[in-house]
Amino acid sequence: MKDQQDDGCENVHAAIQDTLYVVNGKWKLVILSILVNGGTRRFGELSRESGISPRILTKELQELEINQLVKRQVCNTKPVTVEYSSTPYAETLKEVIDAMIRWGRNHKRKIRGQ
Amino acid sequence: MKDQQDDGCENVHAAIQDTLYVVNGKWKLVILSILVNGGTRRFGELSRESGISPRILTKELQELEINQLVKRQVCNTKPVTVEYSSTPYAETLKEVIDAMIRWGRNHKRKIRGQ
DNA sequence: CTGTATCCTCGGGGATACTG
DNA sequence: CAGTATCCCCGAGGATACAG
Repeated sequence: MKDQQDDGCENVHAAIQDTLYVVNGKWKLVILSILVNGGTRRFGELSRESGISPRILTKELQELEINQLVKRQVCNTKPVTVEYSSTPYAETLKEVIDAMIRWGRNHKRKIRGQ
Repeated sequence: MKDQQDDGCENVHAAIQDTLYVVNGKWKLVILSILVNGGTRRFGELSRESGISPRILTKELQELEINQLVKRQVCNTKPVTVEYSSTPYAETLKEVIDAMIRWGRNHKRKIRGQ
């Protein structure tokens, strides 16, 4: 049974790259941070809050949906509305997201103070 | 004292983006994971282990050095050699790196099993 | 061995206008 | 309101060859 921990080093790269592949680009982690930490949002809300243009936002959300990280819910309202929320699986990314939030904040304090 | 937790949501995006800005691209986190978890490496070793071409590797390492995440050490050997290692500041990224490694592994297991 | 120099490709990502 | 359709641009990143 060496499968379990023979990674002195090798598949570490692969693991990182697998993660990067799923949350690639400038926006996916931003979107996920909103949904995971802030709850459900409508399409327009996400667009305004994040500053992502509709075209890109659609694309990012579709990719996230494919990877089962967001759920798309269409509502029967007069002008149709759509709600996006994070899935349980996205919660497993919270560790990554929160670590990045913490580091980003700390980093900003650091570069400001030097 | 609202500075501490008035981020109902807003600067969360900024924090994520700050982090993404520093570790942008396909390679920086891979390189850091090698140096942080695996210790000092020579230029050629990094290139071979990661599969990054010289030109890109140089660029990435320089950017990481600018952000004080790696240290470059030139050695007085016959054909000059250079050693790269992670800085103490890079250790603060370990939390992010390890979270991504864990998630990547878990994710691979998940997609394989479905 | 550690880089630089050149060249090239490809697609991420933005702007804007339009549709159901 | 929630997307699509077009158009466009720039730069990340790869290949290869060369230099100190």
